[in-house]
Amino acid sequence: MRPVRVRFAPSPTGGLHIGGVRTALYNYLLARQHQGTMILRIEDTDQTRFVPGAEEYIIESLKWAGIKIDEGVGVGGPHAPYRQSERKPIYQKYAQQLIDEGNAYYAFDTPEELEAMRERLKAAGVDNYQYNSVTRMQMRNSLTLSEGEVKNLIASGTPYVIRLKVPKKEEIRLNDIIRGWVMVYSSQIDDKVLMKGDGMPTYHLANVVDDYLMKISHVIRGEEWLPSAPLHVLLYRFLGWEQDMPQFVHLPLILKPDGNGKLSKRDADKYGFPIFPRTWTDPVSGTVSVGYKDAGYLPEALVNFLALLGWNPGTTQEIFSMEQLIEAFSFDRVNKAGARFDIQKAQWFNQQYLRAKSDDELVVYLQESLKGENISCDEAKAKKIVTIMRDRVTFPGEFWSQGKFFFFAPTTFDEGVISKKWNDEAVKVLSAFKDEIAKAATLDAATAKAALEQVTATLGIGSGKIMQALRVSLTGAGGGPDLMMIMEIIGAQEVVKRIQYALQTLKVKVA
RNA sequence: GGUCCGUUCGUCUAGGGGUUAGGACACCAGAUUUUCAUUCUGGUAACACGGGUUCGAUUCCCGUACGGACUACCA
Repeated sequence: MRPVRVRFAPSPTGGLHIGGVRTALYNYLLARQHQGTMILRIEDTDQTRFVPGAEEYIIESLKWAGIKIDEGVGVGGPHAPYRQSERKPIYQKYAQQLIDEGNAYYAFDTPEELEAMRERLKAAGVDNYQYNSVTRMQMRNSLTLSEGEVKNLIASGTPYVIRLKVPKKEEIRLNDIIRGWVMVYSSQIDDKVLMKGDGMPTYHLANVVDDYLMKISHVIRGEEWLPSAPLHVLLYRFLGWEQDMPQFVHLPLILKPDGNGKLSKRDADKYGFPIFPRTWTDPVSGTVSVGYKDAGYLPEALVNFLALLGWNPGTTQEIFSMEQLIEAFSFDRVNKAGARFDIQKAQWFNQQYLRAKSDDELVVYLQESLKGENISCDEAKAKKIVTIMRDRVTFPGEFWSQGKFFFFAPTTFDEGVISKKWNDEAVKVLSAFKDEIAKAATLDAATAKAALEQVTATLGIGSGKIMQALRVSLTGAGGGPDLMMIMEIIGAQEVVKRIQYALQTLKVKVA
């Protein structure tokens, strides 16, 4: 078997779509599994869609996801340059070869003429209004014009494109690793533009030429490319490269949560989840799209989730490290049908990965959040907070967002809890408890518990009846981590202060 | 419209000529917990439809329906 060389070939038109990340991931998994090479090629042949910063963004995003590039833009390699805009002469050469061998031709039709042709065919009730073996004879191209005319047109600077001369009737087959044999009649393929008016190649030509030159063994890309794959096969054939043609792998699409169509940025916005790995700021509109990283997703979790979207190991294992994915991955177990995007599952993975971290690692997350709020917190306290919070969070930022009460006394109290649990008994216990705590020199969970037990016993009130009132007075909420530990963390003084405040503030309501 | 691709619980999926059609997420219930969460236990829930082939089809074949992709001098 030839060496595995795969490429991820995005175009720098904006943020890297999550579907692109999965495509890159599958490429990477195959490469690593076979000690192959992962190549990053930038397909920037459309100058009108070029977005500044997109290339750097893509590189950074892949890096964050743990997808390492062995060769290509940003790292270099034996087949440089890896940016298609810098390979123009190469494509021109092969386009010329195709023309010389009669497999391509010049076309001078203006956009208006092309539009008119389509309208004409549509009006005539023709099913496929294409530039093909039939219609090309009615257009202005080097097949219908004399050699002299063509030369004159080119010499006089008339804009032209180079089109592939697709054979009239031929069966084109390709063996896709996921889908098996796919067959299409050449009559269904139109004479695709290979070289555009600006001298740049289109995707079709550039892609085939580069894949051949870069000795790509597997073309792994989204299913949206399947319809044009036969065209690419034709190109390999015409260029004389059919023996070296890469294997095709067309991945199922990632669908919108409702299943109607492929996932787009629009849907992500609509459902409120990120679409890009990292936060992306559109340089033109200035629109900021928060990415997975900043939304609190761990790269390992996102990768794991993405890997399972369309692929399964055939076992019940769900959690996979990158190493394990490399080991277990196989296109045999990639589904044919598209997979709907389910952010809830992504969250579950994130929770799993977050929990697998040590307390010390989690402390770092908490400290980061606190730093952003300009709050300082000693390590011992941070560690205690993290320890009692760790089983309740899905995102690192939640240590702070759900634990603000560790740093600030509540100013409002949960209405539901107040109306149900704030009563005379609670007030009695809380004031006695507060006095008891005020006497204590130091407060830890055990002494807090002992004090509470003593107070409730003395007053003859079941502790269960007042726990929530105590909690709400300390944190403002009806739920949360272990109360005794909370008291230990915030300290005796703070406990007293907070209970006092609650008793005062809530007095009115009871009365 | 045309071409191509697809279709198992709500979602991701396993399976495969005879199974109680399995797992995970989500959801619901019970247990534990001072609360919420966690954890544990249990539960609801699927083979798109119609014809074949067959003793038997969810599984194989053919249609139909539905869904998707593509149909640019975009990738």
